[in-house]
Amino acid sequence: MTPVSNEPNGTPRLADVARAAGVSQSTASRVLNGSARQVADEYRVRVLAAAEQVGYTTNLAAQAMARGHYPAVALVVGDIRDQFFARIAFGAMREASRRGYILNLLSTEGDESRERDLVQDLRRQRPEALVLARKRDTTARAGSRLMEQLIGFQRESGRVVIVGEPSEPVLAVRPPDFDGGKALAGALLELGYRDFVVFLGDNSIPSERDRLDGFRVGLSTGGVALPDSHVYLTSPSAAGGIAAATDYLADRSKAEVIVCTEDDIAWGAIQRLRGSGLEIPGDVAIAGYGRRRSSPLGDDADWLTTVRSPLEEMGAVAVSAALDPLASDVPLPAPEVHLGGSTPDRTPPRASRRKR
Amino acid sequence: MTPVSNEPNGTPRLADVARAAGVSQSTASRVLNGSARQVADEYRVRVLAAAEQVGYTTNLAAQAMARGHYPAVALVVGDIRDQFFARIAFGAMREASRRGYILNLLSTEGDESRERDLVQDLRRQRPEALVLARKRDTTARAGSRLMEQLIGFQRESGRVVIVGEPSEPVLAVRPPDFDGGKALAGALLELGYRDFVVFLGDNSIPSERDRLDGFRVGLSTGGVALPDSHVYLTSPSAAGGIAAATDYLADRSKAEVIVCTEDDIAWGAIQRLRGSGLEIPGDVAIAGYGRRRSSPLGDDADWLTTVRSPLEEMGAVAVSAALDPLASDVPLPAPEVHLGGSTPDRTPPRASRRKR
DNA sequence: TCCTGCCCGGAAAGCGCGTTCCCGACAAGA
DNA sequence: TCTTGTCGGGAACGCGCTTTCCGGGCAGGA
Repeated sequence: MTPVSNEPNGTPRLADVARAAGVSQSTASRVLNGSARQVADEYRVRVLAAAEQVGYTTNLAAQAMARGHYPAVALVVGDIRDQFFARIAFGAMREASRRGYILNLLSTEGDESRERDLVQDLRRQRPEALVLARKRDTTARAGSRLMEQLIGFQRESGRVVIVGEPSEPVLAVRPPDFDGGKALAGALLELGYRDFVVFLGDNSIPSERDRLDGFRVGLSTGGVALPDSHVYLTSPSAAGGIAAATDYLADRSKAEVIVCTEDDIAWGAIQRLRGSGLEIPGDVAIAGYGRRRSSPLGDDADWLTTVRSPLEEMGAVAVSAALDPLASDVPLPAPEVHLGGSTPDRTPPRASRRKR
Repeated sequence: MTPVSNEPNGTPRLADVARAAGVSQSTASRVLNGSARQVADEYRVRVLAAAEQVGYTTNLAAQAMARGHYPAVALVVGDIRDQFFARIAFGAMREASRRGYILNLLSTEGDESRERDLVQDLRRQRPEALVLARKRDTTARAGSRLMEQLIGFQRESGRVVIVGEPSEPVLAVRPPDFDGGKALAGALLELGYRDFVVFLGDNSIPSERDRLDGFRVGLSTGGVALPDSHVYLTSPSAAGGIAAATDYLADRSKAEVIVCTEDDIAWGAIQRLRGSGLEIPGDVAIAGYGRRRSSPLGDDADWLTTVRSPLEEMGAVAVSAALDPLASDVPLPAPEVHLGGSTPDRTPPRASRRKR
């Protein structure tokens, strides 16, 4: 006896569709969930019509059990209210849905020690892949409880990808901050700048360090050095920019351009410097990093020279890497340097200059 | 014959735990998933130890199928990169995980017409509840395709809650913007302000209108009217604040306090007004709405008088309402007016004043 | 004409787990 | 001692779907 339909209140099941179409359940399944087998057109249309009529939707849990895997990828982020994570999540979601996958998002709510519990929880869903996005590399060390979970997960079902600092046994997508810093240095050198000051957001965040390191390397390629005394350590926010700018003014420092490792720092600094009567970029040029979507000061968002952090792409690439066992190397787009009015061309208008 | 263990590579199953513990599968299940039945301590510890040892994690899909429901709630938001949605999602996630539920987050990526497809997709997961967060009330009208999906979902499995404008057959959690506006009016009146100007962010967003309407009602309670000419329509951003402030200056308007329907508007306006030499709050006081976590200008974030939008609470409340069939009425916390230095007390320091 | 393949529908066996049903063991009451 | 009641353990079934496996029909070749 075939199961009884729950039509009155329950969700229609595959058996209901089959009965309505007058075919077997296997035929209905083959039509509705693309099997390797062919089904005659006559039956096919009957099944589709019946499915439409009874309002059938696949039960993913049942399908997962039968197939042995759940078409989902889990993403663990620090705090979804943070733009950094939100944009990674956005890209990851986009890529997951493009591939027909579900994206399960979990937030540690700032408490990174919760990562392990979240991962353990997530494993119950048997997702095919797991992506961990983090700003710091505090806990994912070999031997840690978190790493145990990751390895366990990796052994069982799927792959693990970390967005951030690499940690041996698992794949990682690193933000191209080093390259971004280097590219920014190159661009500024080409514009004719030779005297730099850096407002560094945070010494303990790898991304921030990478930006500075890359910048230094980029400068040295052009034969320019950046003494430590030209690096102002502050915090990655507008307030940090104000503080650094205050120090800068107190030092009576003089630079051609201030390079900030975060756009927010730049906006804060701009405000502080302008408040002190400095003209920007007249008295000092400025550049940021991050490419926020709008200026908090209401300026034209494109005015600030900055390096675009490909956060959304990183999320997408992480999902791809986690889902495609092929991709061992992660082809992240090269950071894009956006030159705006905040760093005008200092080179004299000679014929030797490139176009524009 | 009991199923064979996949120990070498597969995920350990309940049967593996049972065998390792030397008990039956049902006993193991009762221990690991709190059944009504009791299990002797001796067996209980054996099962728990075995589970730990083999690294067992419940297979949620299998459990869902056996139990008949999946402990998940789905959340559809506009764009997760938007703070508005991110904070709702944050609160929803917190509440869901507090209840042991999974939160499935989907973003329409700004294209609200995708909502219907997303909902249809989500239904395959058979979540117990569905929360829809939206800024506008564009498509969820009776008879729309989206509403069809919602009703269908509601009939089958769970409840639907909309965060935003109510739409007949489904429950809604409305942001307390009206009350917030009213409360702000009351607070400003009590501080002694009588002459107001409003910078309105967007005419077509219900929240913005509600804030204005509530503010008007609050003023009228104190016998103060707000003529239409005192309302500057602009856009909900710092740039909008700059534009509105520019209009305000051009009009040679004079108000005791400028009330903005978004904090970002306020920050933009502050910058523009300061740029014109006005002192704030000396020449004009200012208040916002939204309570961002930090000032983009680097000021003390608490300096700006504003009304806190309980976005996280809204997300949490929506999840609660969707999960608890009891809660027909949604007890949202009353909006909290934060008074900062941007709106100093104008009343003379008489004895009649309240404390502080 | 008969046989060999191939194609395609249908029946049935799981996927991993919760749950019901039944049995056995044991304690308490008569 | 017998009965009744209580409670833990084991076997079997079902959740909704996929996936063999089986068998019938039909085309093409000998």
